[in-house]
Amino acid sequence: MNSKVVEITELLARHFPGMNGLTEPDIRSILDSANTYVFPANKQVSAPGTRSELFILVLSGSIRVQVVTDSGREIVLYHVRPGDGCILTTSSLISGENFPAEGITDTSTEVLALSHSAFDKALDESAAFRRFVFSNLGQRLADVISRIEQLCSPSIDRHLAGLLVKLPTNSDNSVTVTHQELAGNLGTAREVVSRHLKRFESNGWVLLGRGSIHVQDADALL
Amino acid sequence: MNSKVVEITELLARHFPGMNGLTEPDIRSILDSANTYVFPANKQVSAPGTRSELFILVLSGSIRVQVVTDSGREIVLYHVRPGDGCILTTSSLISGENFPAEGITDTSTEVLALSHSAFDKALDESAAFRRFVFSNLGQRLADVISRIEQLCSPSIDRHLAGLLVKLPTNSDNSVTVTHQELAGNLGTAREVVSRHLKRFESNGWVLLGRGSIHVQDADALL
DNA sequence: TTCACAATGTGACTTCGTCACAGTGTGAAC
DNA sequence: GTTCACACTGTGACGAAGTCACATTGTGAA
Repeated sequence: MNSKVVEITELLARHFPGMNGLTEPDIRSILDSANTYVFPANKQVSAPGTRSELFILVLSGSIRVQVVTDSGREIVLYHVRPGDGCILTTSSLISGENFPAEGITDTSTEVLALSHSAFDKALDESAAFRRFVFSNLGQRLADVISRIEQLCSPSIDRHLAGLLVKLPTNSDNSVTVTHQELAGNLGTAREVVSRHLKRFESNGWVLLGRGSIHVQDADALL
Repeated sequence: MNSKVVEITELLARHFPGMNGLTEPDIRSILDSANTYVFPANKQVSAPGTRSELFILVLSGSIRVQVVTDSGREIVLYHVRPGDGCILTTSSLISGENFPAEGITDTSTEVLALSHSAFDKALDESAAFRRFVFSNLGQRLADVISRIEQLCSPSIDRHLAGLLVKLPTNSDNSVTVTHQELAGNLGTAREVVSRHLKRFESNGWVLLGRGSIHVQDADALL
């Protein structure tokens, strides 16, 4: 059993604790035949309107899936993290339709790629694999629907504040992020984020830096 | 073979012309064991935050899936029409998570319901059934993502106009719909729709009635 | 006929998105 | 080290959209 299969098995086991991973011999050989690729950061791995012929599973790094409006605003739908399948391509594979979003790596990202035929074969032969893909797809749908609720809520403040305390913080309690990135994650415009942050700062809740935000009073933000 | 199975087989065949329906004997007996229910119009068949224990397939009528924001705005995500599975419940079944939206019947709606165990069994035993459910799920995800693009586009006019000519028209070229319903379908507020419609009317493009809109100049709307 | 209620019309106000442009760090090339 | 391009941030103006409050008007049921 090669290391890729070990990785996959571990990923699946972590994702589905109640399940004993991929025990079927057939599925192991299928995963074993898959290729791994490494993409650099900010690489577009999937364009809107195109159809994918690969099923992609993220091993390390992350891919953000986003739509771009006519006016150029980028709205992040969700992030595909290690252990997640790239539903963008999955959906495209299954329904044969084009996918209305694009995928871009956040950081350097390692993925495992199955061909269309291998994907179909895995789906047919492994109940565990099916459950994995299904669950992923369902989760994404729930993610995106929650996103809609957020986008339609008029209180950007709340979401911005919530996002600030949720983001991974550095050792000095600061968050490394640009206003533009925050805007993308909130589905709003950069200027709007800048204004709210400025207000947060004048309230003494945060300290603004270039490319980073120091959270002074996380409680006040909530 | 009873009539329900005939119906299902027909639905699947219509949905997947390239596929020869559900030919597996096992799956037929599973579908045969399912129950049908009839819901009246405007009946909430699924509440947000709850988990479903049934896989629902719409036979006739339609169910709209929508989210309700804090301020009470209703935003229609998509409609589940005859031949579609109710992904709301599907997703809930598979991932075991709560679904962040509600399902409400548009009209009197007849559905076929499979128990959780029957659903699992069908998934395991029928490749055709799997493909059906998968495709549905993928389609919904694409629908909802397209919806986000629309919601974030600032030109409500266009979408409103497009919706008016797309809706089923009566014999006299009128559309039976309230401003509130249009607002839900566009993800905006009722007042906004009223104002745009008023403008359309003053341009001579439509004639407004109570609960209906007469389209005078469909070309001008596009 | 009356009356409750849903549907629609409208003005005031707030928030947001967009545009335009002005500062300001920061890293790379020289 | 200096220069310089460029990304990041700050701000004002303006229009579009969402919210609130309330008036008006059909329509069906009692």
